[in-house]
Amino acid sequence: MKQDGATATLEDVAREAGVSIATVSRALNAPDVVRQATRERVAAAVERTGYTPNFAGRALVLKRTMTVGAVIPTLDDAIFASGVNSFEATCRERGYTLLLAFSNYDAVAELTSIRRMLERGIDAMMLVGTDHRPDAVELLRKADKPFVCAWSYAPPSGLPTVGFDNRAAMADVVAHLTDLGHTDFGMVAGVTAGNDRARDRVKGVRAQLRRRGLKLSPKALVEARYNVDAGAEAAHRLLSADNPPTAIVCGNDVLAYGVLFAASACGVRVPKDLSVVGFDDLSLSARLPPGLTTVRVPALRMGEVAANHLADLVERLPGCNGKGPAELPTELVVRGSTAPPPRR
Amino acid sequence: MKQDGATATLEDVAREAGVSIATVSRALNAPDVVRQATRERVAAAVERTGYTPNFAGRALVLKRTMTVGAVIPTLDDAIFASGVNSFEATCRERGYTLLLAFSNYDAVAELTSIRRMLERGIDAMMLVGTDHRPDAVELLRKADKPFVCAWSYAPPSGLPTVGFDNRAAMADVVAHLTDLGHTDFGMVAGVTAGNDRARDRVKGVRAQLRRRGLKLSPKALVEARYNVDAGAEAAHRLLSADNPPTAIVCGNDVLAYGVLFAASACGVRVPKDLSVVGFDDLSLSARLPPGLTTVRVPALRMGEVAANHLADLVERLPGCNGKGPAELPTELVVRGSTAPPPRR
DNA sequence: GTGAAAGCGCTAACAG
DNA sequence: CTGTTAGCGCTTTCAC
Repeated sequence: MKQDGATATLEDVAREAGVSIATVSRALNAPDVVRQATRERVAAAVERTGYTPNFAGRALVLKRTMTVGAVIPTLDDAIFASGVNSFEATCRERGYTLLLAFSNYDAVAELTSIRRMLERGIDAMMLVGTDHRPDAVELLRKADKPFVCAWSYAPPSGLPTVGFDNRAAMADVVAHLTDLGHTDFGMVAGVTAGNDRARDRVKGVRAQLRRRGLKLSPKALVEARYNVDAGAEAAHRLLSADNPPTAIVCGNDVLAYGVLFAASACGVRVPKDLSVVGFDDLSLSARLPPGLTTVRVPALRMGEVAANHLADLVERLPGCNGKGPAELPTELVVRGSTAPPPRR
Repeated sequence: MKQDGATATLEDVAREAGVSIATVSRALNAPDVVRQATRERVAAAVERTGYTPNFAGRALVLKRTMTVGAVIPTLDDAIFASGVNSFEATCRERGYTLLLAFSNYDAVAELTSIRRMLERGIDAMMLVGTDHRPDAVELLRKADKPFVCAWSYAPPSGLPTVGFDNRAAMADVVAHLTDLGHTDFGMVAGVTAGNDRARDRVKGVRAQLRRRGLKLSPKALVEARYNVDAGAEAAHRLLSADNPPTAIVCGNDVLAYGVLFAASACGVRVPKDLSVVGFDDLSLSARLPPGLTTVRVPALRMGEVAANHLADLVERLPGCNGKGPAELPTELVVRGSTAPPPRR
C-alpha cells in the first residue's frame, strides 16, 4: 500500500501485479479479454495499492467524463430542490456525477456556468425552462453535447424540453373556478422576467378566462417574488381594490400561503369569501387549513426522465433523439380553499 | 472558426497565431510574461478558433480541477437547500465548480459518492455533520484533500467542522421554556440514526432539563421523519398521554408545523394550552399563526464560510488550517407559540 | 492473452 | 520573451 500522498497509478498496479499497464487497464475495463488468473492478480494488486482511477487521464483519451451538468435558478424553490434530487439520483444510478450551479434567474450567469461546465468536460446538461441566451444554446450545440430543458414542455420553443404544460395546467385551474361560478379573478404571479414558466402560467389563466368570456383586468394581476411575505403583500393589494376578486390564482404554493395568511389577517374567510389556488402541491399544502387547492407537478418523475434521456443520448441508445422526451402530466388537486363565490 | 464537432486545441490556436503552444498557454495563464503584441495575436486566434481550454488536459498536469464536491443528505430539508445554494455561490466566486451528490442519510452511499468524486479529481469536499464511515474520512485524508463537515460545530469529533452547536442551541430553547415555568416537556425529534445534529438536539434538551432538575421521560420523546405529517402524528401521540406535556420541543420547524396542526385539530390551543418550539426558522415560521418560536440557524453564512475555508486550504493561503473554521452563532427567535403553561 | 508504444491537451522546466 | 520537449495517467491499436 502506497503511503505517501501520491495516489497509485496504473503503473504502480502493473508493477505490483507483474503485468503491463495495458493489461491492468483491460482487466479493469474489459475483464472478459483477460485471463482469469491475470485478472485475479490485478485485482489483488489494485487492492494492495489502493488504486483509484484518475478520470482526467481517462477523460483525455475517451472524451467522456461521466459527468453531467445542471444549471438551476435556485434551490429556494422546493420544486427545483426535489427535481434536482431525483435528477442526481438517476444520474448516479447510471454512473454519472452531477455538476451543479445556480443562475439566480440571471441568463448571463447561466451562460458563464454553462461555459465552465463545458470546459470541465460534461457529457450532457440539464437547464431549466426555455428562457436562455441564444449563445448559451449555440455553445451547447457547437460542443455537440446533449441537453434538455426541464420544468417546461414547449416544443414550439425549438428546444428539447421535458416537463409539463404550464399553460394547460393553469387553464385547468381556471376552468375549475369558473365551473364553481367565479367571474372575478385576481392573480398573484411569480416574477415573469426571464421565467417562461411564470409567464406561461399567466398566459394559461388569461387564455382560459377568454374562453369563458372573462378577462383579467390589468390591476388584477400582481407579480411577486418567491416568498410568503410577497404573496401576502400582493394579496393585500388585490383585496383592498374597489372590486376585490372572489378567486385568486397563484403562480405557486408559497405565494398562495401568503395569500391565505393575508386573507385571514383581513378577516376574509377562505373559501367562503375567497377561493385560493396554488401551484406545485408542496407537502404543506394538504395540511395548511383549509387545505390548498393546487396543481401537483411531477418534479421527481421529471428529474428521473430528464436524467435517463440524457444518459440515453450520451450512450447513443437507439430510440432516443434530441427532440426531448415526453410531456409529463399535471394534476389538479382540489382541497378546501376553493368553493363557489359568495352571493351578492 | 472550426466548424466540426472537434473543439479547438492549443495547437490550433498556436498555428492560427503563428506561435508555439507554450506561448499560447502562457498568454492565457500568465499574460504578463508575454509581449503585448503576441498576446493580442493569441487573443485574436482564440476568438477565431472558438478555443475553450480542456480541463482534463490541465488537470492531468496541474493535479487541480477547480472542482469541489459536496455530499448532502437530501434537498428536501430547506436548510440544506439554502446552505448548498450559498456554498455553490461562494465556490463559483472563487473559481470552483460544484460536484453534488445526495446520500439520503446512508453512510455507504455517502462513501461511494466520495470515492467517485475523488476519482473525478475534486480539490476539496464538504460533508454534512460528523456521522461518517471511518473509511470515508480515511479516503479523504489519504488523498490529501481538504474537507470540512458543515451543519455541526463539534471539535471533540476530531473532524474539521463548521457550523453551530446544536446542543447549546437546544439548551437555550429549554431554558426559555423553563423560564416561562414549564416543567412537563415533550420532544418530537428528527430521526437520530446516522444524524448527529438530531442526536445533539435531543442531548441538548436532556442536558438543560437535567440542569433544572427536570427530565424527559422515555415516552415523552418521539422520533419522526422529516415531514409535516410525521410531526402531526408524533404530536397526537404525545398529547394523548396521561400526562400530556405543556411544552413540545421539535427537532426542526417542519415537525413543529405538524405539531401545530395536530394541536389545532385536537382543540389544544397554542400557546395557551401548549407551547411549541421549532428549529431552523424557515421563512414560513414567522407567518404561520401564532408565529413559531424557533432557532435561527446561519445556513447561508455557513455555506459561505465553508466554501471560503476550503478554497483557502486548497490555495494554501496563510492562516488557514485543517481544524475547521469558526463556530457560527444561532439565535433563539421568540414568537407567539410559546407562553407560560396553563394553570393547574 | 499480453506488451510496447503512440498520443489525448496541457503545463513547466530548460534553452535559446 | 519564445520555442522545444518531457511528461501527467489513461486507452488503444498493433505486434507478438
